[in-house]
Amino acid sequence: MPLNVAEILHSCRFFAEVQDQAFHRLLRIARIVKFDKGTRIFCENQECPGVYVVGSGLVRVFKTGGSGKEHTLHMVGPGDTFAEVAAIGGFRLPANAEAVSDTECVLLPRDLFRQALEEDHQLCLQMITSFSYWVQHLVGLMGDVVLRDAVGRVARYLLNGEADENDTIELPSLKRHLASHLNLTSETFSRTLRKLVDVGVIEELDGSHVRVITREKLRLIAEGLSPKL
Amino acid sequence: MPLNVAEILHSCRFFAEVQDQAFHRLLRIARIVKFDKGTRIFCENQECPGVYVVGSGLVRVFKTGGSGKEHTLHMVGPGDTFAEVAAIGGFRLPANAEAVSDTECVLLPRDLFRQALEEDHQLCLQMITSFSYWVQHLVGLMGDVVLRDAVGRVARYLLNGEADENDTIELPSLKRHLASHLNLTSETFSRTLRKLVDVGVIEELDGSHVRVITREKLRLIAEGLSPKL
DNA sequence: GTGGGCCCTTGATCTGCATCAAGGGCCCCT
DNA sequence: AGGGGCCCTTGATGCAGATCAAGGGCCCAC
Repeated sequence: MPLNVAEILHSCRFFAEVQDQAFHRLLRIARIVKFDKGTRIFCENQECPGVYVVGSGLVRVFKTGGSGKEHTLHMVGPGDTFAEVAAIGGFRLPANAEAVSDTECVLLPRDLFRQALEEDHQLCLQMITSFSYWVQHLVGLMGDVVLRDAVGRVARYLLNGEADENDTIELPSLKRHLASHLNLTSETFSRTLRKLVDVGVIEELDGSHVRVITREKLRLIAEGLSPKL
Repeated sequence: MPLNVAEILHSCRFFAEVQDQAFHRLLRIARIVKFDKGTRIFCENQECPGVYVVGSGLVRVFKTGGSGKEHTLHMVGPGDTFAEVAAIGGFRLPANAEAVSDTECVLLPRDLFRQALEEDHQLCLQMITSFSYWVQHLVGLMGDVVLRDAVGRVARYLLNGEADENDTIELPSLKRHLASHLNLTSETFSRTLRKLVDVGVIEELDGSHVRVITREKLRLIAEGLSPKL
């Protein structure tokens, strides 16, 4: 039972508040695109086809470097957008995207979307919000990668991930992807998680669920204030 | 002979195209702020006072981490803006700023500026451009720091810096700051530059000027395709 | 049920860059 | 002209995390 365009757009906070006429204009230019698990959606340096809004599934946005190393910038799930920045800024795509699971997106073609933006002030304000989120995210990530050590980065990731009522955090499907997001190898990530378990600040419930036992200690570790592990 | 507000705003590409009424509104809310060389303009985590537009001087935007390590995100010169993102996004400042030399800025107070943004579509579009530039910059920086080694980062910096007709590039006043931008210590930066001189792809003219001899080789090195140095 | 992949873990070793330490150049201030 | 900072350079050493290597669990296809 596939989702329809309007549902997907409404599920995204940046389009949820766009009203009547402008919304219908978006509906008119939008089209649905689907990707099987594992397929590449686009590659770095290509022309940007437009703004993607995820309806279902999961997308990984990442950069690649020489010798095949990858760096995961962002995991994009239902209700989120990607490629907005290149679409609006009018430059080539700065990263790759691939479907982590079977994925359905709405694509708002670049030029038509830019027209819509020119003409609709509310939409414009929404996109600014989206962009400032991105900048904040990137500056934070940058700070993490550059200023913290491995334990610090993992600790901060755990603190920032949204936990349910039991302080349980769900890790991404592949730990390898999380590791590359934190600029670690999966080996180091594995070892680091173990250290945190050993000192008793977290426990592993199963392969993809971790429970935080002491948020306070974890915070100290994240800030590098805790004695070496 | 100090600059006046209108001159400074006009020197900034994001405000140069703002017209009559909206421009005068900006003029009304703007005020001039001055900082002596070496003084802190704001600190991470403070409330954002507003959007700064540099009129003269030079500002360094950087993050700090435990044990005093710094990471330079951006050098901001005349005609550029900083703190726009936090001002508009409405969150706390994600980084610090300091005056590298005596500096004069226009400050557009946050709340008044946001009002202006709400009401002026053209300004809004301009700010989106500014933001997409930032995102692009950060994604690029992120890729550099994470995916390239020391030589690669320095090489790419030299390739991207704007060169004059003799392929000469001016380095920032303090190499230390450049090093921290590239996530290197100044020692490693120094050694890396030397390596590039030794293999003959660049030459040092004086302490702060470097000439690129072979752009092609430099590009290979930046991409990590060149045999180890 | 069983075989083969993929993924994660754990151990052993290697290495790029940081850190520590020392010296030299340049500029400004007296 | 002399002296004291600051900055850059260069050398020696150390370490966090990468890389290499091996084993084990889980899931799916057959």
